[in-house]
Parts: sequence; structure tokens; C-alpha cells
Amino acid sequence: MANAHGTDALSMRALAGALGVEAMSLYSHVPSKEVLLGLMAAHVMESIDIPPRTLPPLKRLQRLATDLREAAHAHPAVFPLVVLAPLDMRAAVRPTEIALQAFLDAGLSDQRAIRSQRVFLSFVRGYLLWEIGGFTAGRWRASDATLQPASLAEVKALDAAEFPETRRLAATFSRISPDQAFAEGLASMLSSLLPAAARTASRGKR
Amino acid sequence: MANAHGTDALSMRALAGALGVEAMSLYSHVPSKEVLLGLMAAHVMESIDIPPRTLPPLKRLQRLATDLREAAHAHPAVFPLVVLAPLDMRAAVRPTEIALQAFLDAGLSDQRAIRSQRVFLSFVRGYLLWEIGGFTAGRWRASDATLQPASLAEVKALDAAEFPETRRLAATFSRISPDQAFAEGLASMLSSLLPAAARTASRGKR
DNA sequence: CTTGCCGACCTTACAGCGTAAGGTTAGTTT
DNA sequence: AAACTAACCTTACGCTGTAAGGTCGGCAAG
Repeated sequence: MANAHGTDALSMRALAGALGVEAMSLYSHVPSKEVLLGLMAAHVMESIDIPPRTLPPLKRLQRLATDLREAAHAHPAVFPLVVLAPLDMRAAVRPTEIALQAFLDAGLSDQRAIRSQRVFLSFVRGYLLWEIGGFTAGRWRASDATLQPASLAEVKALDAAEFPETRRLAATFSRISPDQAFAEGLASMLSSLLPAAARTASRGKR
Repeated sequence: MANAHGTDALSMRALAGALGVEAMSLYSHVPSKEVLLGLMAAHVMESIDIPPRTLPPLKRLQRLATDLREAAHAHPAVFPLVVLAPLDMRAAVRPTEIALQAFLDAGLSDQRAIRSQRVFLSFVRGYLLWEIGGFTAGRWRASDATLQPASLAEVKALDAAEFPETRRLAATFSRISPDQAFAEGLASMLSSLLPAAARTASRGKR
């Protein structure tokens, strides 16, 4: 329901109705709507599993990134909740643990590993949030994401002196492959965060 | 109001009350609450101005990042709207324009500049969203951000086999300076996105 | 000076929301 | 047979955003 019509369209009454039940019956299973949304967000994270530490750190980080991306694409309307809503500690901490292990195994110090993991996950989450386009409440926002013809016209209408490059490249935006942009962003990210030596080793010394 | 008690606490009646007016009177000035929230988000972006192109690209990107960060800190509850809500095209596009100019002036091709700007802004937005801790609806979420004593205990209670590093480093998380982590993330970001040659030049050839 | 307009404010009303409180019932456990 | 329980129900409350329409002051054109 949330993915089809946005989380705003998911009311307790509507959900109950879809289940052939009255609204208050849901409260036998869930203490509040807020918790329900948290559980939905946690559910989205369940598709991410912790890869074995025998894998090279680079591989693990790439897999984490693509797992998160697939989760975001599978549940575009729910994904913002993963980033914004209070959610179950296990679900919240899983990406952190995976990235942390990878950076530590790549030979980074505790402090550097924590910082690197933070930078890495910030990029991934920020990119995905942008990519799913702020699909919120069933509406698409204005963004440089998938410049629909409508918003393209809106960009062309911007002040030429203030926004010269955005205007000039308005049509080019839509020709950038999001897949490629993500892959390249990831690569450049990892090239600056991972020591070159550990790029292939399965478990660097600490 | 939104910053003090969260955007959830901002109802049309409450806002009107604070202005010494009835709820419906607000509709003479704003067509709907959704638009009002969009205007608030756009307002937050107004503190970001486009730096002159005579400045070195590196400087411009750094300034953009810190401007965005200050805006996020000044309006922590409203900032998520900047990322998630549909907002005025001018406000939405301003960071894009600034970063685009900088990368182009640093000598990147149109395509690379667009991709780099996307990666750069994804990181900044993702980091800031994490940093303000998903301060949503007046409550703090579980995150590795500012592990309050409460959530620290919760982390310690995690399964040791599944989350060994997060558990081991639970106490270390809170000793990482967010300022430093941001600055370093930014630096590593830019070192991989900006050609070394253009790191100081004011306006590289294209 | 009057008339008409208009913007800011008001009151009333409605449908929908999350959920507190308490009742019924079928199935399982003691 | 009795007690308990989990799942469902109805009713009700205070809140939400906002549609519809009314009142009033100030300003512009005749």
C-alpha cells in the first residue's frame, strides 16, 4: 500500500480495510502507527545481510551499496523512513556493522574506520534518497533527477544570469545514467577511503 | 515553531494561534499547508548564495558544503524537508548550479561535472541528514550519531556474534568529532572528484 | 461622495485521522 | 468446568487540513 500510494495514504483505517478488518484490531498486533512505520522500515533493511569476512573488503562494500540500492528501489516510498524514522536498533546498525568490518579489515584504525564508514554511508543514503526522487506522499518533487518534460521547461525558465550552467545543461541531465553515476560515485568514494593495498586482500592486518 | 517542537507540532491552528489569528486566515497568504512547508524549506536554502566564479573551485565547493551545513544546523527540523519535500525550483537548483559551475571551471566535461556534482551533493545531504540525527517530530532516532547513554546500552545488548565491531566500538562512536568527520569526508570526496591541477586555479580551461 | 472592489480576517462545518476504553467471542490451557 | 487469552469488534474523543461563505476596513474609479 505504501509503495503504491505513498506512506500518507497508509492510514490505520485504510490498512485495516485492506485486511478485511476494523481499524482498532490492528492495535492487537502493533502498539501504534509510529511503531508500524518503524517495523516497515526495518523490514526493508532485512534484505541486507552481513557478508562473510573472508570476502575482500572492497567487494563487501560494493555489495552493501548495491544491496541498499536494491532495497531502496524495491520500496521507494518506504525508504525515506529508513533514513529518517526511528527504527529498530538491529536494523539501524546493520549497515554500520558491515562497513565497519570492511574498513577495519582493510587496515584502517578504529577512528578512521568509524569516520570512513560514516562518509561511505552518508554518500549511499544521500544518493539513494535523491535517486528515488523524494517520492513522498505519492508525488514527484522538483529535482535534477529525472527532469520530466514539465520540470525541464521550468528549468529553462530560470534566470539565465543566475543559473547559466543548469540552464545550459538542462537537457543533458536526463541523459546521465543513474546506474553509471552511482557506480562511478561509489568507485571514486572507495578509491579515496580504502588504502590501495587492501583493495583486494581478503582480510588486512590491523 | 517547527525547529522548537518538530514539524509535526506545526498545525495550521497552532501557527495561527501563535500569530494571534484564526486558522483559516492563513489561507489568504498560503494555498495549503504543503506549500507552506515548501516555502519553509526554500527559506532555509536562502542563506546559500552563489559564490563568484573568480574564486577557486575548491573554495567554492567547500563554502557550499559549510553553508549547507550551517543551514541544516540552524533549522534541524526543517532541513529534512529540503531533501524530501517538493520545493521551489530556484531553491532546489541553487546548490546544483554552484557545484556545477565549480566542477566545470575545474576542467571537467559536462557529463563528468554533472555526475560529480551529484556525488558531491549526495554526500553532503546524506551526512547532514545523519548529523541532525533525523530530528523528526521532536524525537531523536536511534543512530550511531550521538549515542546517548540510553542507546549505548542498547548497542551493548546486541548479539555479539552478529555485531562484534559495533559493540566493541560503541563507546568510541561518541568520541568522534562530527566537525572533523565532515571536514575529512569532504576532503577525501574532493580529492577524488577534482583534478589536482584545478585544486587552486580560479577558473580552469574547459 | 459614492460605489465597487479587494484583501485580511472571521465562523461554521465536514470528513478523516490516531487511538483510548471497553465489550464480545472463539479457542486453548489448567 | 473454569479461567485465561488473543483477535476482533463498537463507540467515542480530540485533533487535523480545508471547503464555503460572511464581515469589515481601506483604496480606486465614477
